[in-house]
Amino acid sequence: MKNAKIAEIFETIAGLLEMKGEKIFTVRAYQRAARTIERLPVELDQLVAANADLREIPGIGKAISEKIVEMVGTSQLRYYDSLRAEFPEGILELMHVPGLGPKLTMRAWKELGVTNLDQLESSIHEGTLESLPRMGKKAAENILRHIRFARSEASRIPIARAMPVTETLIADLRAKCASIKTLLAGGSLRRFEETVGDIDLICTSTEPNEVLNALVDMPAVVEVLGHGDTKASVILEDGIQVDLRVVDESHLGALLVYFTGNKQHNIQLRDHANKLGLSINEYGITEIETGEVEEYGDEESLYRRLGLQFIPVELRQGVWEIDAAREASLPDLVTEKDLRGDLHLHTDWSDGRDPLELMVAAARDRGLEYFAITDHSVGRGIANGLSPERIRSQNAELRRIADTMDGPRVLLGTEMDIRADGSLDFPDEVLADLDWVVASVHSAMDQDSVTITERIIKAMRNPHVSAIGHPSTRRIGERQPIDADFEALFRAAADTGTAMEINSNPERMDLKDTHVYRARELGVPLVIDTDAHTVEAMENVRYGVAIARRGWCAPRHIINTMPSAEFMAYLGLPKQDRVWALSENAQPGSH
DNA sequence: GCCGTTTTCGGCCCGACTGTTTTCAGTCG
Repeated sequence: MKNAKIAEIFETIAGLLEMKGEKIFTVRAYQRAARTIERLPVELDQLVAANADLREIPGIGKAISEKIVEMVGTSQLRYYDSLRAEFPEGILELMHVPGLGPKLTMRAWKELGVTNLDQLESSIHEGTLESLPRMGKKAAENILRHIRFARSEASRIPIARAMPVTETLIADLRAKCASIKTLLAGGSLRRFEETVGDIDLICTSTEPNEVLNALVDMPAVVEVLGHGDTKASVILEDGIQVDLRVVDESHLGALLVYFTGNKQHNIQLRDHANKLGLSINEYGITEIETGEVEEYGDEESLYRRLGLQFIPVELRQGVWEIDAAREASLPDLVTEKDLRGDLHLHTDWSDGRDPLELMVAAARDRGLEYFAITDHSVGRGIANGLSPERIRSQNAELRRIADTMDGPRVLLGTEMDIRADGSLDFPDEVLADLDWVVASVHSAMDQDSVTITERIIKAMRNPHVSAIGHPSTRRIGERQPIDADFEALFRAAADTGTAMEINSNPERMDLKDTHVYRARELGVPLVIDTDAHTVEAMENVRYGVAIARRGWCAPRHIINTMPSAEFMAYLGLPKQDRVWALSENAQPGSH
C-alpha cells in the first residue's frame, strides 16, 4: 500500500473519530500522521521492508506505526474496517459540506436520519434541519448553498491557475485602496504548493474597512462568506475562494508567520513558543506570565525571538523544519540568482512560438551564462520534431547567431523522445554532435511500472543522454504521473550520472518537491529548467526554484548553478564521473 | 494518540466570524 492511500485512511479515521466524539487530541494525532505521511519523501512499504523504526517519524508512535505495518503487510486495516461499519455509507461527504462539522453531521444523522447529500437537501427544504438546537433558517440556507459545492467535489486549484488570478486581484485592490501598504499572497500560494485550496491575501493598511469593502464589492465576487472588521472571505465567479486579512503595519511579521505556514507548521511553532513561556497569535508574541505583548514588523525577528533560524516560506510544512531551525541546521537554499544556465528551451523550429533569434536574445538578456536550445526530435511529429538533417541545419544557424553575439555560451541540444521500447529517437552519431541531450517520455505513458521504469533507465544508460526531462510527465490537475518506480530511477540516475530535471512549467512542476527531496538525498544531479516555449515562459523559473527549495536543495545540489567554465568542464567528463564531480562538494544532509 | 532541557503522566495552538443566543457553540483556517 502506498503513502497516499495510507494517509487517506488515517484522514478518514480522524473524521470518523471526530464524529464519534473521541478525544480531540486523538483526532489530531491521526490528522497529523496523515499530513506527515502525505509529504514523506520515501514510501512506507520500503521502510517497513527495510525493518526501519517508523516511530522515528514525527507524530508516529506505537499505535499508528502498528497500523501502518498491518496495512503494508495485509493491504487492509481491521481497526478501520470496524470503525467504518459503525457509520452509514456516505456520511463523510456530509461532513465535508462547508458549514457542516462533526457535531451537526452527527445530529442530522441521529436525530433526522440524514445520511447523504440528497437527504440533507430534503431536510432543509422540509424545514426539519432548522429545528435542531442552535440551528435556524439562515444557517440552514447557508448549508443548502454549500451542498452544490460539495457535489462538485471542489478540487484544489492548480497553482498555474491560481497565481495569475491572485496577481490580478492584488493589482485591482491596490488600484482601489490608497490605504494599502503591504498586500501579498500568503498560505499555500506563498509556499508554492502545486495546488491551492483558496487564495489567502495578507494586507496591512490604516483603513482595514476600505480594503475589506473593496474586496466584497468587486464585480467578480459572487458570494460573501464572511465580512468582519479584520477579515473577509468571498467566492469569485470561477469558484475560487479568497480570504483577506488586514492588520496594522506593526503586526506584519506576526501576520505573515500566522498566514504562511501550513496548519502543522503553525501548531508546532506555537507549541514550541509555549515551551518558552510564550504565546503566538497573528498580532505578536505574548509573554504568558506577564501578559506583555511584543510586536513584530518582520518575520526574521519573530523567529529569532523564538530561538530559531529564519525558516524560508517553502519549508514551512510542519515536517522537521522547526527541529532543524532550532539546531541551526537549515540548508542555505538555492535562489533564482544562483542559476546561471537554462538547459531546456524550445523555438518555432519545433513547437515553440518564438524564433531562434528571439529566444537566444531573451536568454542573453536574462543574464544567463549558458543555455541550450532543445527542440523536439523527429518522433514528435505533432510538435514538428526535427529530423537529423533539420537538427544539423538548426545547429549551423545557432552557431551563426552565437558568433554574432557577445556573451553567453550557446549549447546545441535536443529534447529527444524515449520511445515506448526504450530506444531513442536519434542514433548515437547524431547525439555525439550535441552538447546537451534531454531525453523525455511523451508517449505510451500508461505502461506498467516495471516496463516504464526500465524504459527510462535504458535511456539513462546511453552515454549521450545528459538529463531526463519532466520525469513523471504529469500535468497538475489534468494528467496523472507515470507509474514509475522513482526510487529505482533516482538510483539509476545517480549511478549513471544522468541529471534529473526540475521542470519549471507551473502546469508540470516535475520533478515534484518530495521527489526532489529524495533525489537529493541519493546524490542525483538535478537541473532546473524552464522548458520555455515562448520568451515570457522563461519567467517560470521561479516555480522551478521553489520546487528545489521545497526539496531542501542548496546551490550545490543543482548543476546549473555552476559557472560556465566549470559547467563545460563537467559536461566534458564521462557521465559516470560527473556524479563524482558533483558529490565532491555535495553533502546531502541527513534531513 | 503522541511526547518529554519543566513531564513516562498530563498536557496538547489560537483567534475570527456566524447565527444563535443573551453568553456561546460550532466551524474554519
